[in-house]
Amino acid sequence: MDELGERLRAHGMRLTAQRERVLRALGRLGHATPEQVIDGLPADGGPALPPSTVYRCLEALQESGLVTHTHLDHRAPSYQLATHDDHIHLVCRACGSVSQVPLALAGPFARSLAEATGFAADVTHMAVHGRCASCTP
Amino acid sequence: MDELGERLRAHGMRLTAQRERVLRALGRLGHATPEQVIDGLPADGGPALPPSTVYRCLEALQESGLVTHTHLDHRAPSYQLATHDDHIHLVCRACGSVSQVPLALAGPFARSLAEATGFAADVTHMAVHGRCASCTP
DNA sequence: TTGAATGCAAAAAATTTGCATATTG
DNA sequence: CAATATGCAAATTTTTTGCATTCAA
Repeated sequence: MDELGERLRAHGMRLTAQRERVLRALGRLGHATPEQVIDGLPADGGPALPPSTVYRCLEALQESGLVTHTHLDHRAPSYQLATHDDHIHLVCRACGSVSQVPLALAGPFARSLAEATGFAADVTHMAVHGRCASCTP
Repeated sequence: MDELGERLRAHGMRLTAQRERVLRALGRLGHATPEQVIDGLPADGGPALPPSTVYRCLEALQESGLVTHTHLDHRAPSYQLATHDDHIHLVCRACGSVSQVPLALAGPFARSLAEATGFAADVTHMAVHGRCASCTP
């Protein structure tokens, strides 16, 4: 259960209360931009964290592999728990909703990329924009 | 040839020298963030444009369908000519190179998304991150 | 002529940095 | 105890806004 600490220490980092809180916030939010994390943090009853700490936490967590990010938003990256990283994000351009489909759906695509060009795709990191079913005319 | 003007006017917009220059800059650059456009513009011999103009030009061009954007960068969007929009971008995490593969490669993937969830994917907008062949160990 | 677009300057957002202090291992 | 993180304030960087002026149609 203390895999968190392990993971961080393996990268010469330390487990701090703030990093745990950021992690939990991501758990609650699913995926969130740095701003959304900053705003969403106090929901756990704790005090707000300064932006610099949140930015640094996210970077540290990502570096140690506990967190990943995608680009749901057109600007800021959206972070999520690495453990939630088993699906692909579909972002609807019309209603803004973000849905998810199993990673497996992209398997053949990733394979054809590898065959065609030797590129090893991280399909997890990929956000697919378009129109969701309910927004399709 | 004056399809540019047409396109813009169809959206109640006008064809200006600045918009043409931004368009040409994108032609030269392939794909570029707003900052890169700002920096790259004077290469045509003309004067620099203020950031506000560049941002507004990009938005207008995008709205009229002449330009699209993807997320090659982890922050700012990268704009490109809509006419160059016939391929998928592969971004190498290691060396930063951006390569392109034919849209067709994503056809089956898009179809399976549509079947599975009714989501109409704009594969064009999609940037795939990972490791290119020369950076794969 | 007239509404749309530009240029400039200033404001607002978003992200990063420096450094003294607090904390983890 | 030593090294890493935090908190805070300030500096950057990026993007947006207001408005008088210019320009396309």
